[in-house]
Amino acid sequence: MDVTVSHAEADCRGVSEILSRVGDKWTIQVVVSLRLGARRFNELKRQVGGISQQMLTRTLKTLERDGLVDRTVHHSTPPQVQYTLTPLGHSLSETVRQLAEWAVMHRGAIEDNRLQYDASGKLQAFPT
Amino acid sequence: MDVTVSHAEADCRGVSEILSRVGDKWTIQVVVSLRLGARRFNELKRQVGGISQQMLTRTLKTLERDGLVDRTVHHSTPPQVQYTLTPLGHSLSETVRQLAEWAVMHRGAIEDNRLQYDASGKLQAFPT
DNA sequence: CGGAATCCTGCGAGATACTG
DNA sequence: CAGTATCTCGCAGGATTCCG
Repeated sequence: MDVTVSHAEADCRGVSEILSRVGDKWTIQVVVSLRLGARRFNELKRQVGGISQQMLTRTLKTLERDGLVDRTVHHSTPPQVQYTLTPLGHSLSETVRQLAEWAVMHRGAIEDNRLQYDASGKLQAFPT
Repeated sequence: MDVTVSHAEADCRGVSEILSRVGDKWTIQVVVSLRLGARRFNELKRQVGGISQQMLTRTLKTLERDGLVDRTVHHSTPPQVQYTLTPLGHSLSETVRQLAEWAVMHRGAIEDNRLQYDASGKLQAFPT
């Protein structure tokens, strides 16, 4: 591996990986939910809405593995498991918030563009 | 502004959508490549590396549809098609760059966490 | 050269049922 | 309550071939 390559390329792959991780269907919503405070499993499940427990488990495990969330088990009856963001997770959520702002700000423009594009005779060129 | 916490949920969906769009396997790399200037189809294909022409076509079409890139056809021989970022596309690329910086900065930490996690006896808990 | 059309495959992800 | 285990299906995405 040659370190001399313009690291823009190498960086790009790293970024893509992070974006893929963060850009999957549920990660963001879980992180956003956790930003507001610690949650338990079913609390998250309810708050995220639409997620299956399978995917919630996977998402949380991945996040835990990456050191973005913390998992704490309380051996009570009934058993409780608390999830919280780690500092690293918080810093990510901050960064994501900026992208979120961009999204909120330009969402309308994007939708307008789509309508125009679809109306300009390229309808069949875009199978939704 | 966004004093009311309630619409955070609606925003979240919008953000998820943007993130999904931007977080797919190729979009970012194409955008990053276009940040440096206009490109032609096969130029992009070479520069991105590993992308099939199918996916490049799709990615570009989606980006064009969203108003993030501009497509200009020059009817010469051989025909040339130039792709450039629109202002909207540039503004997105700026925002993404910040996420990119986060990624580059914390990539190491994340990988460390993974190694630790995998080494802490939960190996089989993580198939991949 | 810049695509479009077609075929094929693996993985993301939902539903359901079972366990501790 | 907090998961794990299967089964299934859709679709992102690769390879290949054809077209203007």
